[in-house]
Amino acid sequence: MAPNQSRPDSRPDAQSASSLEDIRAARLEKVQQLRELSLNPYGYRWDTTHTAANLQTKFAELPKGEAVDFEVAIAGRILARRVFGKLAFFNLQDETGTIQLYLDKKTVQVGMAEQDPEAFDHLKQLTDVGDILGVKGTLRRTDKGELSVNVREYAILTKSLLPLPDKWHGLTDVEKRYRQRYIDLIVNPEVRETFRRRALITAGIRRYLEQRGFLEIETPVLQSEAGGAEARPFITYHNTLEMDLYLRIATELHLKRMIVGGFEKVFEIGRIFRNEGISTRHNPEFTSIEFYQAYADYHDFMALTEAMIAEVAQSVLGTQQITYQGQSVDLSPPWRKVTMHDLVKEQTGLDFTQFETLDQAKAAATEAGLINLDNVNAMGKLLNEAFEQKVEATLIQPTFVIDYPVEISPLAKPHRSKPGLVERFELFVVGRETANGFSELTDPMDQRQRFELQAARKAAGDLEAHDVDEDFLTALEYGMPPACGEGIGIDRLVMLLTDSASIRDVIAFPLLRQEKLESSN
RNA sequence: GGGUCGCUAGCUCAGUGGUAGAGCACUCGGCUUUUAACCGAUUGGUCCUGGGUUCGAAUCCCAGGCGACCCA
Repeated sequence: MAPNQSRPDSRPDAQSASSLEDIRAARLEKVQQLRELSLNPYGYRWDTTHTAANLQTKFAELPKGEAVDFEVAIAGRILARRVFGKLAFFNLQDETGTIQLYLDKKTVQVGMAEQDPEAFDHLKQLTDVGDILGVKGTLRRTDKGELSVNVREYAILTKSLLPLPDKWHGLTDVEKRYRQRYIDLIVNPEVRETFRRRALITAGIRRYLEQRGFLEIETPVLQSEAGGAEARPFITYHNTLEMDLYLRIATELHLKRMIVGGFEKVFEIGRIFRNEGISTRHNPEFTSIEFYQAYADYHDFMALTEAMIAEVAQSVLGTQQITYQGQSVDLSPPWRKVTMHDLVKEQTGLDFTQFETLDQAKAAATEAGLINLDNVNAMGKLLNEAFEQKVEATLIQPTFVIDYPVEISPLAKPHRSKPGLVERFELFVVGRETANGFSELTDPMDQRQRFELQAARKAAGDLEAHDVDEDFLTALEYGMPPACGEGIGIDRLVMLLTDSASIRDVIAFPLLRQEKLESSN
């Protein structure tokens, strides 16, 4: 006769339960059992002495089969359970890594209680993969060579109700990974590493600039008119002011107001919002850093940029030789510096200094294989088209492209020696624009003309063009010192330094379309 | 916006017109050195949604949803 189960809460001939609802119900039952044992399934705190990683390092030399009488306390999530009759092994994961728990029926006890003969059985019956556990014990390396905490005391700090993905295959469904990033982070260590590096990269940039006297400024996200870039803004509404407001598409114009006000080195790391398409390189909200320095020009900022990015790569990755999607990239300065004209000539044979008329240039460009030129209405834009169509993708190693046409650079200062061009650079790495900087336009009359060209395009229906920012012009009329400014796309830099193919892999919670609600039609 | 591909158990995936499956997870039993533990038994389904064709649809057709990749 089968031993009679005397526990009042045991369900006779328990229904096997494996649908999500059944699993959840079974775990809620365990929550109740824990409460009946006066064990809080949602604890308050746990003092730890170590992390998994520093124990692994500290006791790397401990020989197989040996134990040390060294008391430790750790906490983390149960990732795997291997339970025997009177012995169990758990894998516990904390932020730093994993360590094995050695759970012997003879030594395990719950909480601070006196020796509890049922402690081990409770552990077997009431814990699941996914639970968060606090343990105290000593260290040993098992006969099979795994460093383990020989647990004397444990507490279930959080009872998990939902099952984690398959322990071997993990979570690979990309949609689920993005929608429920917390699961992705629990089961995919490389995802945790990406976001850890992202934090280190922004911290490294901030430290680099602060060490050089730059001051971090916070400028408005909500603006009555979005400017500083060519992009469609998001529109929102302020109830008591009864007015439309725009989410910023750049931080440029406000940071330059700070330069007018007398700050000489400023920066802002912050979220930018652009109401445009979503792709592997575009998310509607993304992070930029813009920084500005009075009395500097674009040569100064190219030097700053290569030094800063190389230093950040060195400190975060430990090297300046990186691999992005199979391509080797050398980030060690100095980086190649070449004019847009020279690059276009190099790739297409077109010499834009030789053309007399736009029609003549277009004909030559078409001959060289450029397409979709119908709407191109200025020589500078044609040059830029040639650059985008034929050159960009070839710039794998870090390259400063310099001296842009004024037509596509409405906020940059005219080149001191090349008519029709401005003192602007863009940084390209692995074929992608990663930074954009220029000697800032400080002539208020010139700036007004450039704004008015924008306003005319907006009036003609260009959704990415913007109105004249009168207050910014007023600021320039008070006088802005010569200055250089630059913006870097943090997300793209993080992609580069974490070898991520999609921007969604470096944004913890990328924007996705809402999942379909209850079927309504 | 266009094209291609995908959507089946909690997870990873088979199943291409004839009774919806496997591994892992879950539940139960056994087990004091495991680490994808093992052995045995059980359980678990809105086959993305709606419509159509058919005696019969996860499968074929149409429309839609969500996602991935490529292109513009």
